[in-house]
Amino acid sequence: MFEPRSRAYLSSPDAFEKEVLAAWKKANILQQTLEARADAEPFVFYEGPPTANGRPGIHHVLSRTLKDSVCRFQTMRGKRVMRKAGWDTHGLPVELEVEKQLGISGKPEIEKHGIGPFNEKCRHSVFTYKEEWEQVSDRIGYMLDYADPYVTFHKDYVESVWFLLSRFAKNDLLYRGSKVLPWCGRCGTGLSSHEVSQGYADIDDPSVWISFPLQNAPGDLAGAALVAWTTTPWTLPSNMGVCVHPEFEYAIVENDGKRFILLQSKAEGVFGEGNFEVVGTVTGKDLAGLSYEPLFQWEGGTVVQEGDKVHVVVVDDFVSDGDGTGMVHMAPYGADDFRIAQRDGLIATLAVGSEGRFLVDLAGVEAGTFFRDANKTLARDLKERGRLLKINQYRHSYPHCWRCDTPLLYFPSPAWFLRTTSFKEKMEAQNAKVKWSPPEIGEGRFGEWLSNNIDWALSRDRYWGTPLPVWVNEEDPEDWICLESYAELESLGGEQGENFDPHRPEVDDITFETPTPGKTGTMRRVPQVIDCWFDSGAMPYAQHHWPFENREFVAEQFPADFICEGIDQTRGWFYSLHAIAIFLTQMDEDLWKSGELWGEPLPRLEAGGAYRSVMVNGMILDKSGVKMSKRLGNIVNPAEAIAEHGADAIRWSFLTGGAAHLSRRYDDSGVSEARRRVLGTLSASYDFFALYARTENWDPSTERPALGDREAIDRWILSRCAEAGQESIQGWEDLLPNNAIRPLERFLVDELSNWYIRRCRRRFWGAEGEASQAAAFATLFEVLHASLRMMAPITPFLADALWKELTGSEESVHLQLFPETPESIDKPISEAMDPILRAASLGRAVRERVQIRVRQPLGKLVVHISNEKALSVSPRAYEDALVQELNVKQVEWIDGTPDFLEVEAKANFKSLGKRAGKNMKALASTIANMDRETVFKLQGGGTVEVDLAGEPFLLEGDDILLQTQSAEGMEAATDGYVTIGLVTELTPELECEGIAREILNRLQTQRKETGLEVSDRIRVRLHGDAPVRAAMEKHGAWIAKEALAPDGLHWVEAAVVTADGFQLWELPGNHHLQVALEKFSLKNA
RNA sequence: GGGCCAGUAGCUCAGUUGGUUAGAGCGUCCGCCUGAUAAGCGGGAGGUCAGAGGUUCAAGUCCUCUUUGGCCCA
Repeated sequence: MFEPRSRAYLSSPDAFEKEVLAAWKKANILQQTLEARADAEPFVFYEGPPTANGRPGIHHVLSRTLKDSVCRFQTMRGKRVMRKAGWDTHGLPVELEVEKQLGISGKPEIEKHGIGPFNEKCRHSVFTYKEEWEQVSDRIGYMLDYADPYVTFHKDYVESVWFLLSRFAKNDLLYRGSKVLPWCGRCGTGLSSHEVSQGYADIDDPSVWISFPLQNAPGDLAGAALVAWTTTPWTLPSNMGVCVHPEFEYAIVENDGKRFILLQSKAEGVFGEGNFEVVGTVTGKDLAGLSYEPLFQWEGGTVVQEGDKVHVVVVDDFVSDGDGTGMVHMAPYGADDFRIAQRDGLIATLAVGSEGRFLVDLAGVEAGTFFRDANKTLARDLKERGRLLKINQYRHSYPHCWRCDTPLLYFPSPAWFLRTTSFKEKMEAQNAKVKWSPPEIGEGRFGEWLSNNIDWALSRDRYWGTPLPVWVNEEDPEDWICLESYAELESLGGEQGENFDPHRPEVDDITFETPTPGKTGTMRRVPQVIDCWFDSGAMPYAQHHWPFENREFVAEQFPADFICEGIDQTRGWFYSLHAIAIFLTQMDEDLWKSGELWGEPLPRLEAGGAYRSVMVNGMILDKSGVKMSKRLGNIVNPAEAIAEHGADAIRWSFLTGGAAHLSRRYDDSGVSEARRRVLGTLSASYDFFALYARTENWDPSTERPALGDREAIDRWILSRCAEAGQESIQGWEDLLPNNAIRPLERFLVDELSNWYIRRCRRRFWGAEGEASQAAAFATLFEVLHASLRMMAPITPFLADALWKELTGSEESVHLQLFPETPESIDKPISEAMDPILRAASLGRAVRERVQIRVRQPLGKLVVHISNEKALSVSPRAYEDALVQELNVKQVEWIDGTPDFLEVEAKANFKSLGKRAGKNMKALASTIANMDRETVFKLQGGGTVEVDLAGEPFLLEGDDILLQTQSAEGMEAATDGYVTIGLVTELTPELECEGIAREILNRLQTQRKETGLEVSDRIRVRLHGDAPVRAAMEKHGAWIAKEALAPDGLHWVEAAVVTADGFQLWELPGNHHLQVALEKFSLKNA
């Protein structure tokens, strides 16, 4: 108990914290908090599963620190906070990593290698970095249960995901459609966006302007033709519509006797300058629904989208006015095109098939022609038929297959979708109830994304993922079923081998006869796996194998009170959690109707979303504001940073370094600053307490003086401590860590250490009497007791280590309650200290200006506080603090506004602005020019009527702000409502006392240099000039007492000082002093 | 190309509902203190609040545009 710790902490935070960590491990601290709060109200936290496929970076330290500090805070509020770890283990990143390991790449090579061995490799690869993740998380104090994590590839987890998907299917919200994907016709495979980005190359394509003559168009539009532009003529045979922007104004122009429609700004580029005449305009939306003459006549092809119309004008605001004509030719080979076709029911027919070759003979192009090779033939044909208005070469960057260099096409492939658009409004409504920190992410980024919601393209044509539990009848593609469990699979006759694993390829081999009455045929699973975002969004249920197990428990732990991830998760985890929860709890009425499932009770999950509040954190950039990347080599390794600074310093600087959601720069020097300035100060404050508690044998169990019996400054620091605590609670509850921590920093550094302890030091060694000492000990103990608990969520290591020393208890600070003592708040007491702090600062500034060091006592300090009457507690209670801080003999408090003070009145814009309105400026100058008497009258509580633009205007005391400017006859300074004057005249007495203080200073310095302890008694011999001698004679007793020289000071003659052991000191004013000192003992006394 | 966010001192960041001295820490210069001492404290200098326009008696704060950077999506 009361061992000093700051030296150990500051010199080696890493070793210091590891010791704390070991104690936590030994005591199983997480378990302890849960047991201690077994019956407490739960605070539900969901851990977003990291991909264990890459190393943890410093940005992960940020979000883990945020999560941890909020959870620790809530635990200290008495809540039960479960913290189950989780791992996101499926998906493309894992596959890519394994491809790298195997030295293969792309789907054909994976299949050649074998899906089984490949997936086996994925399963193991996932945990390559698991240990590193756990170590870093553990080391930063992220309290999480790693013993029993949820893992998205585990059989139970997958089964829960299947169950959820089956619920979508049972509500008719799972459907098969097409999705346009980057596709290599030669390799016959889709490519991931990651692969596409590797293969961009410049390529020349024909750039063609095509006309689409309208049919049966009314008015000005009769006989006119739309003009569209494309660089992919091979898609023209598959044209299904022309898209215009609903808001654009299109020009109707005449050229060579024919009418065309396009953006006016684009007409010159097509027809040439002066070759056309604008004859009218039409708005995009007025063109909607018109039909036009098809470009080509042909039969066959593959219909990929059934519909009721084709070759019509549709509208959408994806159309831009950049390249082209403001009109877009639409074919099924484009993602936007396909989306609109689905929305508007256009028939989509492919002329080019999945191998990149034409499927039919048309317009001189033979079936089997490679898609790009048809461009010229098609262009010639169109030109001959007058449908091609212009052709250019166009060089642009185009994606190629990175494996075989073949230009890619975008190709519609079969895909499975969740009809999320059917509950878009519910998602938006629920989102409005979620507390977002910061709010603008929820309203803006996430809200925007929800309002533009499109159906969730769920399937992935990949290997390592949760297999889509959809089995299709080989004989009838419309006969399909989405399974809800392994049991159902088995009951249908799908045989599962021993140690069944639901992954590909094992699951692909399981077939059964169709259960549909009246149908025959073998049911075979579709080849796809699902988007791994669905996996992670399923975690509230799947982490506990719901609804197969833990139905009650999940109902209690749903929804989350709090989640916290990076801003990049907006459209990832935040969305998948939200969408699944809203479907499950608000759309799936059938599931909840009976209150049972499979004959067992099914407690209802609260209808709503998956989370009540979200804290979003920004990215971490390097110290120059550049994103960290392997390529640039500017990645900060968390382990190294922690080894250097310790986790607490990093946690502190992350939690305070700017608003959590903004991207911020990682600054190494900022971290060491936090360590020194804040954590160093806190530990030094504790050390100070511990040092004197030990030497004075102070015991926390002795009765402590009542609050009313303590000094004003004690009540002040206790009040401030309680205020800081209340602000901190508010900040944490608002999910604004900055607001929680800034008041603490101010309190600990400025108020506790730099003012309270500094001003009260003497009290601790009893220099101000026993009562004062007892009050000081009690106060500082109580303040530290609260402060360490307030710091515990932020810097869990240091707080716990100091807590155990302070309390002498083995019980961790993390099992305590957060201090909440609003009853100790005394606003008037807190406010009354402010003018004192200002006066002290002004006094130091004046001393600096007049070059009189603080050691030199001065006669008088004059203080004027212009709003003193408004303070219900007089700052005069703190007079002692000023006397000591500024080393003056006397403080004179000035009432009213005496003549020697110059005052200036200023308008209070805040109170006058609304009343004065336009005349505010005139009023301000009237007030500035008011004479002293008027000002005093107002200040004394009276009212004054002034003339304002010819109208009388009534002023009250609150309408002016008084500033004192300077004082005559002394060195003065002003800060707002506080003015001080310092009488700088040095009387012989003051000079003498100044010398005495210089002597004491030299004695103490020499004591330290000699290697003596601060509490060692010393024997002093000294010699000096006449003023030194005078000072010694007058103040010798005082010096001896302060310097702990029990037998006084021994004056020696000049002759003696030539001997060894005397040190020569120069004092200000050309005085000199020679001192010899040694440890005092009875022998040499 | 679209959506969202940000740009305040040399650096990292605060800045409440618009209100007249725009703050803090670090760095820098100068100084102080010494019974927290391999610490600590203070003072000074340093800002046309990214740029332009607008609303208002009053704009770092509200609106519009431009510009730079970040995140996500095409």
